Amino acid sequence: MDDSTSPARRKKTPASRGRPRDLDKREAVLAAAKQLFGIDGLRGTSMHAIAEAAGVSKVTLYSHFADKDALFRECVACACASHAPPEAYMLGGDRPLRERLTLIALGFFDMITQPDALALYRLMAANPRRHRKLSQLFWEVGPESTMQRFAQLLEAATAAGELNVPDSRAAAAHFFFLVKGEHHLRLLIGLADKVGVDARRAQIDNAVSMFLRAYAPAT
Amino acid sequence: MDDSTSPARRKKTPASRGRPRDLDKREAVLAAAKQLFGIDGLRGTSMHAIAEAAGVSKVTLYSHFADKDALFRECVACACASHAPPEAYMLGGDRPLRERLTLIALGFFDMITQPDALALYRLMAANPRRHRKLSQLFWEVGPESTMQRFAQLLEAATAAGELNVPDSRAAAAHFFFLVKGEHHLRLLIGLADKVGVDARRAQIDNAVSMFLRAYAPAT
DNA sequence: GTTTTTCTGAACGCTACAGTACAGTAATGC
DNA sequence: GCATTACTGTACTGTAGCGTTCAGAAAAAC
Repeated sequence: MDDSTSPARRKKTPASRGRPRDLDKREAVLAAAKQLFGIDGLRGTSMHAIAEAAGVSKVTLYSHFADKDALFRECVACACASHAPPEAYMLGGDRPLRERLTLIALGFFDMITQPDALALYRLMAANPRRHRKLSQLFWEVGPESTMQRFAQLLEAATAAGELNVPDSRAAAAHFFFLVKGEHHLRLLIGLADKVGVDARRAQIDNAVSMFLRAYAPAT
Repeated sequence: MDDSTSPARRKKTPASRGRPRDLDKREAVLAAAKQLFGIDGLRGTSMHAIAEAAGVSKVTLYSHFADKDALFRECVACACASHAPPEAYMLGGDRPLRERLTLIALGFFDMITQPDALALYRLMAANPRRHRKLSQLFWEVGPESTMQRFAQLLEAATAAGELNVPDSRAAAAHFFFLVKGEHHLRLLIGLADKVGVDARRAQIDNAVSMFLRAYAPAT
């Protein structure tokens, strides 16, 4: 009946005559909504506030998005896409293994502790039943793809004799959950606003060291 | 002005003449609120629904709790207390170390994957700014106390030569974040409803094995 | 110019909900 | 018995918010 994931279409004619639709306004709405949803959640954010923050009238907002839920879904999908793991940080070149792992860990940690990444995480946790497809999308584009990519790296390192990883998928999970660690949880529940550089470095060094000790090749 | 954490007092006389207050009703309200808040969150649950679920009139509800926020705080504090780590699962007796760690891991994993524990987790993540004192309480009574207790165990094991743990606090964090693993995250965001017995066992065995390899005493 | 479409701003209908008021009833102490 | 306090059910006030409607202005194609 209503394709709710795509923007609401007023007419069948996508674009022919008359004043063209201003896509910048659509982006402005999306940006404002992402920010406000991230702060106060789905229920805590009003459509009026979003329209105002975007500098757009409420009618325009509803011309681009069918309803609040559609806008929310679009926001989450968009946030998921923008937080996909970059290709770059997997290809560590030919540096020593410890350094490559540390770089990956730092990049990952900084990514997941960005305010909007935390907001996305909170949104995913907030309404588990309502938006199962979004959870699916988040999982695939985020944790799953990151871990699979990293697992390949581990297999390569094992083949090269740098590591001894029997189950690369499990080891990848170990790595990222170690790196996330308690600082991410403290940020998530609002116990801290930011992580000090020393604490960040300590947690990551600890995680990498522990990982290397567990998966060191048999001497 | 208003001591919002304690139940609202209508008169200065706590209890003297007239009909005594029914504390069972207070408990019923608390139980219903804990459940409903856990499902739909603070904003998604109406006071009417809570009163109805508790089999209590709305006026009675408001005679026990000053307002919605006070009730919510009481719920979270109560949930925190009821999910404190049990004393029992730390004292593994004189079984082999791997078995003791596995028992602790199983107990911990089952605790944090209970529906109401997940609900509490979601509530803590949902409103990070609003209830910082609750986050503090949650952290102290939950993760912090669990990790400290476990760190003592690790120190004892290190002293006994069973392990080689340089930083017991960090190692404790490693252990519990490994055990939480991806299944907890999948439950949290609603990707799965329950964890299969095999998957649960596999994740925990993997985590314990990895932990033991990393912190094995130097041979 | 005219036509068509999109924008704005303010107003509206409607629903949900927090919290209160009131009249009546039940349980206790005196 | 009486006074006092706690409970129930219903009805109410006020507010917030979703989504729509309307008149009019602005931007494009013709």
